Amino acid sequence: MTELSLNMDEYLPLRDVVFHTLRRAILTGQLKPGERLMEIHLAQKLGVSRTPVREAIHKLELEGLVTMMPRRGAQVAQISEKGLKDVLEVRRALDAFCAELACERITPKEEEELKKACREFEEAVKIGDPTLIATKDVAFHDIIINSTGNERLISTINNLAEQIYRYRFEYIKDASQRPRLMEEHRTLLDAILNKDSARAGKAARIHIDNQEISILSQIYPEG
Amino acid sequence: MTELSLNMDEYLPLRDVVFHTLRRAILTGQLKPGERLMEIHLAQKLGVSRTPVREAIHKLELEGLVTMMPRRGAQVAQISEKGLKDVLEVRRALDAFCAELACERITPKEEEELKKACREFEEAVKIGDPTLIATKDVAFHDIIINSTGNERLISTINNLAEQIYRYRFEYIKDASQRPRLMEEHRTLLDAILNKDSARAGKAARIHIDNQEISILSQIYPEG
DNA sequence: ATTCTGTATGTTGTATACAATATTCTTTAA
DNA sequence: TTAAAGAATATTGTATACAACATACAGAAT
Repeated sequence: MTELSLNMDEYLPLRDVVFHTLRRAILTGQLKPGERLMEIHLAQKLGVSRTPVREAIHKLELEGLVTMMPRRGAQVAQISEKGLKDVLEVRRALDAFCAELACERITPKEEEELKKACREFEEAVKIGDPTLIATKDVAFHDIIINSTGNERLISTINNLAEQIYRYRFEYIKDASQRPRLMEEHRTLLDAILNKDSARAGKAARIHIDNQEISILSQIYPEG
Repeated sequence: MTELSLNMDEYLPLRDVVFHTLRRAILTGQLKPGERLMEIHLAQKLGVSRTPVREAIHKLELEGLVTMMPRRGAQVAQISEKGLKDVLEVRRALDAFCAELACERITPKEEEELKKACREFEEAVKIGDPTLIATKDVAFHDIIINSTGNERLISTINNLAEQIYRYRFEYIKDASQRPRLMEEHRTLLDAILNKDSARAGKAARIHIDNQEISILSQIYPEG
């Protein structure tokens, strides 16, 4: 009966296709902060009607990637220095919390995955490709976050991460930061493997602290 | 020139009117978990077209109050025991964080407001009206949360609070819990006024712990 | 030159129409 | 009686039309 079970769940509403397209464009910087998003133009460009474009833009607004003024349309969200600090402050608290929970809840299988992810991150650093480094960095942290088993926590952190993705990538491109990044990952890995939640939490906090300093100094050199 | 400055910013898109209407209906239990939300019916009931109803439903989905299946419509979100625990786990961490931050950042003016809110909560308990108690309870916590000055933190916590609003109200109606609630508020107030962040954080955590125990035992009496 | 006003244009907000898919009910066959 | 199939209905997804408002620009009055 299920020999040829081609997946019938592959349907994606157009609004979601548009949403993912625009989201990627924003996160990769193709659409720059402050740029206006006009429904008709985007609809024509993407070959759909205004309706799915509207719905996608609204979704992006609720995710915080787009800001809207009633009757004046939408634009790619600008993040202020204060906004960035606010996001990072919440992330620091939640990342530390994740690290502490991970000490209690991580499974042996996930421990192996985490070790592997740590190794692969270091290899990526050796290779030196920023995109690869960013990918492996995300993978490492995702294992920790997912090991908490708390879906609400996971989605909350992912939303925060999305807010600063654009700026974080600049941070990763700065090669001088990478040895420190590696060191911090190792400390965090070691603390989690030893179920030392105090040290794990502290390591996670320091990790974000350094990110914050670096990102802020790049975006707001005077501040 | 500004003698007669009638407010021109009063315009609210219909989608937001519908959104607030539906949101309130869900939070107050008029629309019950699992109930289907059908665009045409709601549109007719509210005297608008499908478009603003659709947009309002999508907004509710992103806020987590509604779940959608593509091409099958939306229904009021059901929260599972796991989902409730997950929300409360994140809230506990963030509420504790807020309490700690409040110790550092609360202004003298906010301190007075907090004292007043604490008193008013106790008066509400004496009067015994659940709705009033709930309102004063929210007001007390809002002062603490707002005193952090971190907008992202504020909106994140408010979203979490919204998820459990329906169940929390049942908790407040349980009169046997109220003396404990008052005691916990006093402890939290005292810790913040004395800038004792460790104690404030601990008090916030205990506060949520008790909520969790009480809410869970009411919704899932066997669990 | 500057400010105000009116008009033309562009954009969003809402309503509606049509298409595609889900659901329900009836009918038919075993 | 039950199960399956098919038609009828309901509902969502998308496109388009129209109205309301915002913006930009040109011209007139000061």
